[in-house]
Amino acid sequence: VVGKLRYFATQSKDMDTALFLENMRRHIKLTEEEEAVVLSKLRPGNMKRKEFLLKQGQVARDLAFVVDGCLRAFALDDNGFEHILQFAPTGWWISDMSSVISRRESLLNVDAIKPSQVLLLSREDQLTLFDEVPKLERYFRVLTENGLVSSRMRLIENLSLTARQRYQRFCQTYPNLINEIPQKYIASFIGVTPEFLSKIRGEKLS
Amino acid sequence: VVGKLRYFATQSKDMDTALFLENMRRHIKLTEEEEAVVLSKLRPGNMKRKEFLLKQGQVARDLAFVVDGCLRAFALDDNGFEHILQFAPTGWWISDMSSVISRRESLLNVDAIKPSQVLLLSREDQLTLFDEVPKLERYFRVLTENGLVSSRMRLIENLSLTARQRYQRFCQTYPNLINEIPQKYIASFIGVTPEFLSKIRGEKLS
DNA sequence: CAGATTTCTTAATCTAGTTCATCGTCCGGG
DNA sequence: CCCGGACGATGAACTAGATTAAGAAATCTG
Repeated sequence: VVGKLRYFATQSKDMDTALFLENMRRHIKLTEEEEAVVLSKLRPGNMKRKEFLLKQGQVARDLAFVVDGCLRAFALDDNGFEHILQFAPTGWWISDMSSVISRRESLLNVDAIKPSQVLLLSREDQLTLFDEVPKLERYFRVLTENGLVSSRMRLIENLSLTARQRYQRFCQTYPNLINEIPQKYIASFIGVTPEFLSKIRGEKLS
Repeated sequence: VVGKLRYFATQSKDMDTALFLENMRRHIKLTEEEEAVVLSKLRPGNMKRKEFLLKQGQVARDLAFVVDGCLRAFALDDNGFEHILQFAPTGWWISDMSSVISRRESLLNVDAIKPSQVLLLSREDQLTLFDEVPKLERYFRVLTENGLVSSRMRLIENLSLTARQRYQRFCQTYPNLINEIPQKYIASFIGVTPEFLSKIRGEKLS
C-alpha cells in the first residue's frame, strides 16, 4: 500500500511539472540541468475552494502556476465590493505582480474559485534563477509582456464597450469558464452587478 | 557658422541621450562600450503637435523615449470617440507594446500633444540588443513590469472609483499635466465626457 | 435527506453620467 | 487686427446601469 501511495504521489508531481515544462518550452529551450534547477525551486501546493493564496495588506512573495483548477485575483473597494482583475485557469500564472515587484503591501486578494493545484515560485527564488539561468529572464519577460497586453486590452474594452459587449467579449475569450464558475464572478469581472448580468443574459434568449 | 550649427546639434543630441542614460542607469549598470552600443541604436526625432508616431492598423515597430514634450496613446471606439490609455511626458517610454510584441496591427494611435523630441528604438534593434547586451533585458523587463503595474492600477480604479474620485487621483498622479494639456484629454483619460469633467471641476470651487 | 446558505432571476425605483444644444472665450494664422 | 475654429462652461432632457427587495432555484453541510 505504501508503494502504491508513493507511486501516485510521484506520478501526480510529474504530471504537475509536465504541464509547466510544456508551457515553458513553448518560449525558451533549456538544457536538462537548467530545467532541473528551475524545477527545484517550484513548491507544489493544493488549495481548497475559497482558500487564499494572498490577502490584501500582505506583501506578495509567491507567483503561482495553476496546474489544475482556477484561481482569481480581485480588489475590494471602499464599499466592500469585489472587482475581479484576472482569472487563472489551468496553465496560467497568477499573483499580484505589483506587490511582488515593489515589495509593498498588496491591494489584491488571490483565492481559489474551485479546488486547485498550484506550483509556487517565490520572488526571491525567481531572481536567483534569473542569475543562474539567464534564459529564464526571457520567459518571464514574455509572460509579463503578455500580461501587459491583456491588461491594456481590458482597459480599452472597459473604456469603450457597453456591458453587453463586454459580456460577449468575455464569452469569446473564456468559453470554458462560462459554465465552470458562478455567474457572479463573471459579473464582477466585466464590471456590472450580478442583477444586471442576469438581465443581459435574459435578453439574449429572445 | 557651420561650426556653430554643428555645436548646437551635438549639444542637443548629448542632452537627449543624457536624460535617457540617467533613466537607464537608475536600473542597470553598463560599461561605456555597452552604453555606446545601446545609444547607437537610438534614432532622435522631432514631432509637431498632433503629429502621429503610430496609427491604428499599422504594425508598431518603434518604442519611443520622450526627451521633451508629451505624447499620448489612445484607442478609437466604434462611435469615433477617443480613449486615452497613457500619457508619456518627459522621461517616459511609449508605444503600443501589444502590437510591438505580437507584430499584429495596432489598435492604438500615438501622437504628440505638444511639440516633442523623442528617441526611437525599433523592436528589431531592441531584440538584437538583448543578445548583445544581456543586462538590457532586465531594464526593459522592469519597464514592462512597471507598465503592467500602472495598467492594473488604472483598471482597479476604473472599476471601483467614481468619476470624481478618478479625477482627484489624476490630479495627484500627474500634477504637472493638469495645467499643461487641454482638459478634454484629461476627460478622455479618466473616462468621462468633457462636459461632465467641466461640471465636476465646477463643483470643487464651492 | 432536511435545513441552511448561497446563487440566480425578476421587477420597480433611482442616479451618475451622457447627449444635445447654446453661448462666451481664447487663440493662432492670414 | 480681425476672424474662424477649437476649447470650456452651463443647463435640460435622457439612459445605461445601480440599488433594493423578494422569491425561486441550486448547492453545500451535517
